[in-house]
Amino acid sequence: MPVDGRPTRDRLIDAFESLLVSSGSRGATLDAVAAAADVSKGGLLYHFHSKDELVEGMLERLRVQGAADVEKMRTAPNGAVDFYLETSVDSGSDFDRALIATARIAQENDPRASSALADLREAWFAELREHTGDEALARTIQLIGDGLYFDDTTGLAADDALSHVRAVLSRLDVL
Amino acid sequence: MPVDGRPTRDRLIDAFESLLVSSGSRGATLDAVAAAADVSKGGLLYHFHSKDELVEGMLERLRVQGAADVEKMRTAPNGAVDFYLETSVDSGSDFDRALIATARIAQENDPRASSALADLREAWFAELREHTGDEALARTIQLIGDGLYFDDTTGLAADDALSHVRAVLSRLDVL
DNA sequence: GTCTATACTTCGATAGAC
DNA sequence: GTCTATCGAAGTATAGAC
Repeated sequence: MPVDGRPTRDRLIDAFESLLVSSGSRGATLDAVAAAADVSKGGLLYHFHSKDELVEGMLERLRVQGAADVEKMRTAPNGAVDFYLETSVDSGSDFDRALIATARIAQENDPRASSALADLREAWFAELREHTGDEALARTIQLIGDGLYFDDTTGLAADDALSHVRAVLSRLDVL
Repeated sequence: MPVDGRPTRDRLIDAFESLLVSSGSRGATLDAVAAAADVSKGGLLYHFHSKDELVEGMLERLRVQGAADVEKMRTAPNGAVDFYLETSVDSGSDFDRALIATARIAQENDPRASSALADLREAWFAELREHTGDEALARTIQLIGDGLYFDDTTGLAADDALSHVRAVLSRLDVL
């Protein structure tokens, strides 16, 4: 581990995630990941013996980040709903990047990635349901969050989307 | 063109889309496409000189399908909103497949695919706005549709999602 | 219009030096 | 812990027979 900056292992996962987000899984080759992390391919494969292990490492980190996010949501000063919507817009945080990257892997039909995402979504939904006391409303808010997310990751985001959502939800006495 | 069934060119695009949906763009290789369409790789490359041309062909077909969909939305018996939500859930139609496949390509940072999707979304939004007479509401409904879509394509769909959305929208006097 | 054969490139992974 | 060298498999694309 270098004295400056993050450990190589983390830099590799960072690079992997960034490439997945920016170029999709087709662009996230071991060569590209190693280059982006300023390590040789051999160096990469010392830390992760295969591409599969690299995915595994990313998912492990996501679970830790996810647990922290759910905790923050539970105790958010402006309430869980507001926190959820706010963080559904890609802010460029490490957690956002990890989430988008994982969605890319999930779309390649990887059950581990799908299940990691499903677990997180279940936790979010539980919070939304508890804070709204309304299953249908909680489900709808979650869908809106998913939509915000999808738009962001496909380059289709409308910048006034979030304020419009707030306006509509306030009509439902949610915000 | 064989007397039975679709022309080879269409069968190739069909196969390309199906592979994109089921395995992502990593699985949609020329080999796999050719095999799925029951054609040799050479046969494929007679119709499409490169993978890029195959994408081009898919997008061309999507634009035609998209124009038809917008027209159907405009004249839908139960209204544009209902039609939009109903068709946001993957029904397995050809158009759904084309849409999901195109989203996969857009995520690989392909501006042609992104712009084709953006055009379609703009048309949908225009219809939603006209039929609701409310920009914020139209935007929110579009986000819900995006969310339904995203969940379907990531294997995260909740089967009661659509009925919950209907319940909430009826509180807003939309449905 | 479709096939086989083949050239070239890139990918994932191993081996072994330092 | 990191590097270079190398291998086999798979990817895109071309050439030419049928």
